[in-house]
Amino acid sequence: MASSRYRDIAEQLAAEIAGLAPGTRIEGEHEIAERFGVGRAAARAALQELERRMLVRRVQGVGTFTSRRIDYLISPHQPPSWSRTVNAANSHSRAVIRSCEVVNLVDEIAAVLGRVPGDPGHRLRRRSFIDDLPAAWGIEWIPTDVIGDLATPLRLFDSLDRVLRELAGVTLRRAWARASLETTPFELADELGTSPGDPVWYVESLNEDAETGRLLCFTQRWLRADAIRLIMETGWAGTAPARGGAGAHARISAAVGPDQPVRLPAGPRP
Amino acid sequence: MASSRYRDIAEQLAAEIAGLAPGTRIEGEHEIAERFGVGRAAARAALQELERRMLVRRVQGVGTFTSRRIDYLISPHQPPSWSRTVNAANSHSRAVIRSCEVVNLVDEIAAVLGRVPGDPGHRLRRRSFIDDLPAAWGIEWIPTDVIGDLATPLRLFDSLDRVLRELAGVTLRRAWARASLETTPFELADELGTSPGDPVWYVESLNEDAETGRLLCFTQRWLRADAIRLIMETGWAGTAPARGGAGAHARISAAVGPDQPVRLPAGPRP
DNA sequence: CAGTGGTCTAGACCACGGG
DNA sequence: CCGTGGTCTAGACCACTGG
Repeated sequence: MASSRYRDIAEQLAAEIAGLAPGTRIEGEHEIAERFGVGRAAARAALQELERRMLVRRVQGVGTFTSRRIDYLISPHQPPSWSRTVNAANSHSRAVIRSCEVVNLVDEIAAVLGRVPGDPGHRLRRRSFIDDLPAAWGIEWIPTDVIGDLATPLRLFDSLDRVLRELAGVTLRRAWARASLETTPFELADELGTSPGDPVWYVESLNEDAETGRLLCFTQRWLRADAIRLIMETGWAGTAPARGGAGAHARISAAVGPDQPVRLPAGPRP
Repeated sequence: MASSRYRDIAEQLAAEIAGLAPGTRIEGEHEIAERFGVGRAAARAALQELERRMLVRRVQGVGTFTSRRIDYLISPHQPPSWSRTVNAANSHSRAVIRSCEVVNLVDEIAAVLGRVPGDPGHRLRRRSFIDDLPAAWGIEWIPTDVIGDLATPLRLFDSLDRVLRELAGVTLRRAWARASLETTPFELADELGTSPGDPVWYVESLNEDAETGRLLCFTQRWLRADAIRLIMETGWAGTAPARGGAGAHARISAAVGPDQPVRLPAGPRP
């Protein structure tokens, strides 16, 4: 069954909200139930469908609002910066420091950073917002030999990228990164404003100085999948991915639709 | 509110099915409603929660079954092969050819493959299965100068990787890849067995010969997010990601839990 | 055909957030 | 306080799959 009342409603609502600015308030469950002449359960199902498609965000006691994802490109050719990524999408970025202290790096972290276990390093935990909505939470590890005092300058600039560039005289570049889609860990549900089990990105990233290759910073970060459209690229310098981003994607995807899949005589049954 | 009846039920069911083999049938909505003494709506909500967490797969008219995701690593250091990935997870891989024909490469595809627009190439469309469940659908473009006849050998070996290696004498290596999480396009819902709007991976990948660097194959592929745990790595040869995969991830993640987030005096309000 | 999940109603009470 | 979304019941009918 491809059609049902709540799907039809979701479809119509999706079309209606397509042109609205992100964050616009839309009708609630009761209003939709009345407007379309259905019970509240069906209206609710329609809105949940939109939430599942990451087109709206619903907050208990407040309402339902249009939403969109911000493109976040992780690529060897792209310097890492949360604030620049968010600002490039014409949204407002903000980071809140949850803790910032100097610790002795445990074995795994020290090894990744090419330091000796027990070496001192900053452990910075931050929550990041897009237009005042929680979108990310992460830990950053920066050996103290990169920068001595981190907490003070971070009160002035949200951007770690900027602090390191201006005060430590280094330029961040990704050495490597690894990303996967997970479900919200129980301990992070509050920080991210999600329910345990909601989809989130988990990203590990090691950054080095673009000029010297010195290892500077190791990051573990969780990103709300409904807030971030993560795009990840691998590739060597000589063979960068075709440019054009979503545009190229859309054009190429168009090649899918036209003709029907064909069963070859010798093919096994689907 | 962190607790509710259906969440508790979902939690208990999650614990119960944790040890079961993938594909095991579990109780239906009616049975769960009876067992826990709740209405069918609550029982249904619990099962939907498990489905959202990608722990079960539900099929109308058939039942509810335990499920798991297969790790699929895309990395410059990892040769691309669907069948080897699936087999490595002790699952059975199968591919069904939906169409295979020689076409004139359109501009975008020809450009990506470093060929002249209009050059002949195979357009191969396949549906891939994991343990006989649809998991992926994709288009592969292979210039005819790489291999003349593709349809015939593919009837013998499901694996394009293997066909090219044994008949064209080339070894596939990723030149670049790009992945993002999308919602199922309407046209692919049937092929993937998902509903439009369900989360799927979209992966573009260009493959070259590992020895000569000659461009061999361009792939566009959609993968069910509930079937594939895609892990993507960037990185140069000199600085490969820390090894250990999920193990390292788990150990490092453990560093999150212990102590509570701390509000710094000067930090802005969350 | 029986049993599964999918949809839907008409109610009800509750938790939450903002005025 | 009111309105929001969150949970839940007790029913009903339907669509789909398999034997």
